[in-house]
Amino acid sequence: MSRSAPDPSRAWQLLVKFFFAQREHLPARGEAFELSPVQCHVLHLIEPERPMAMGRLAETLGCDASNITGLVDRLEDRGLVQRQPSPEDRRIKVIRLTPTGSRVRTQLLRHVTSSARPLSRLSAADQRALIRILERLVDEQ
Amino acid sequence: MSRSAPDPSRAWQLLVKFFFAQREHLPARGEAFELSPVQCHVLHLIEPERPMAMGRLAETLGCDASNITGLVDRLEDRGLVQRQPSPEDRRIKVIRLTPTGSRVRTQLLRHVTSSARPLSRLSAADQRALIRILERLVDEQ
DNA sequence: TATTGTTATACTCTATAACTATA
DNA sequence: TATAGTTATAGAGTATAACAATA
Repeated sequence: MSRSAPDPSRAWQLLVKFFFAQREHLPARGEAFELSPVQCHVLHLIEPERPMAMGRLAETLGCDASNITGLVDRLEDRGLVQRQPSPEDRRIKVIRLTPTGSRVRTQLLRHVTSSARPLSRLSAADQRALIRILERLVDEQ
Repeated sequence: MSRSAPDPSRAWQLLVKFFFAQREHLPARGEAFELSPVQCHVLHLIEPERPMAMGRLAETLGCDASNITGLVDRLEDRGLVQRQPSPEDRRIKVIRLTPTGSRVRTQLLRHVTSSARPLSRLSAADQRALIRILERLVDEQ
């Protein structure tokens, strides 16, 4: 194994390649639930009993706020989430999972486990290392 | 550190979360080049002097073949790639980088390096570990 | 007949800009 | 004035289905 300085761009390229290559198997596609990748991601992000303001959602998704309106519209039409005006600041609307949304979220997370085959092929040590590194990356920003 | 069996779905969740969280910084967005994420990915995938059939591109991107037509149309309109009918099988068209496309690809890869800051924050050992694990994942499918 | 790529269609995601309601 | 969310608009990505050219 090389001990020379690692190349961060190499990791980026691999991450992008892996992510795109796995999209078809990626539970985030949520084909079984007829949900788009972004819709799945939103369902991951909003935990039951922990509603999120629409603006916060835009920040987290890294997209313009105007997109959230349609995104939430579609999720609301399907009965997965609900808009609630914030009592403190009536400009703000928070998004809350409905009981159905909460149930679908649980199924989705369960589905992830059964579809994570390529990751399961890693050794236990590698899986632990990957999780540790990713946790560091996700928390650190 | 826990020694219990690692949870592959945890790694998936983290990967998805990380990927979405980083999209705004992700060079794959290629804002500097006015390229969409998928267009950037195609430019990564097609190496200079190694043209790729449209069908192969659809497979690699994991999308329906009908999308490739428009995708390649837009790249062709911008002078980044060229369609060439295959001499052996005239149903097949291969996509080749133009000199401009090749140049943009190089700039894009260079841009990756300078934007990979969140990954640079990892220790050298973690970076090496991440690259090793990802290489295993990408090759293993 | 089967395969490669295209076209037509419809929907989702995305950004920008102008707008409304609230602070 | 500034902020949160909406609307209008335009363009890109995506899937399905029907099609043409080629094998």
